[in-house]
Amino acid sequence: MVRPPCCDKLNVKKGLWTEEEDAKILAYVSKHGTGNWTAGLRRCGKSCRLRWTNYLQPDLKRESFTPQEEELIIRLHAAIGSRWSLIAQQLPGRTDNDVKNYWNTKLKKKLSEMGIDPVTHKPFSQILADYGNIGGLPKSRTRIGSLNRDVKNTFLIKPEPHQPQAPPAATHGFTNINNNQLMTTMAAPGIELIPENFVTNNNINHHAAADCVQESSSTTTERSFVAAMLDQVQEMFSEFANLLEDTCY
DNA sequence: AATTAGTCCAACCGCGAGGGG
DNA sequence: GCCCCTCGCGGTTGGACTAAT
Repeated sequence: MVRPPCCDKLNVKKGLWTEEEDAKILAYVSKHGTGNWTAGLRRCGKSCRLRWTNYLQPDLKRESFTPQEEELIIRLHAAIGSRWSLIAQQLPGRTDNDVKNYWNTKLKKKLSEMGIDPVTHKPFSQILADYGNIGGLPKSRTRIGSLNRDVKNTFLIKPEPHQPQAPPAATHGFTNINNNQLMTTMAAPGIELIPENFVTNNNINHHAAADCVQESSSTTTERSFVAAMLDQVQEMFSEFANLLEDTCY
């Protein structure tokens, strides 16, 4: 069953915004704040919120991305994947949509031209070499086996001890990056990360929570509780991966 | 000048989380 | 516990604009 579009029943306006509509939004926000997007406008509330957050907010930057911002986006993407809202929080005046668009239109292409895979952040040569190794594995299990490995690795990435370089890309699934590690590995010369943006009560999504767990918990008890829960989840995924492996073989 | 191809970004869509009744 | 609604997120699309032919 496909969920109907949220605004079908309201017969509201869609498409590009006019100056008049922008003015109405601004007036509405100045009067009522941003807490409720459902009243007072002929647009879908969702659309109003998007227009405000991506375009009308007063502190948004309009100029193009600086090299420092660019580098920070690349580093953060390598660490946490396409969690644009989290990345955007490190770039004052930029929205998740800005960052996402910039990544999709410029940075992906730029990295590819540099011979770096924008998904894994590894050099293409290394990826080809890896595939060569996989292809060299014996017999027919190869493909499924590598898939299973991928599944396992996705869920069970552990930080390499005594390795200061950035952690591996983990677009999907869990990583064990905590806030300090992120701050350490991502900080580039001339770039200052904004720690509180990783750890506010209301902006952590479930993935970010995993990344930020050690710093977001205010007491040792809370930290160990959440860490224990994460261990359990990882154990579950480990068992799942083993089960999958057994099933496929 | 007209047409085509490529780029960019604003806006939409579908989904999950969370809160209230 | 269930349903409905809103919010926030990431992925995708539409179309305006520009460059190339």
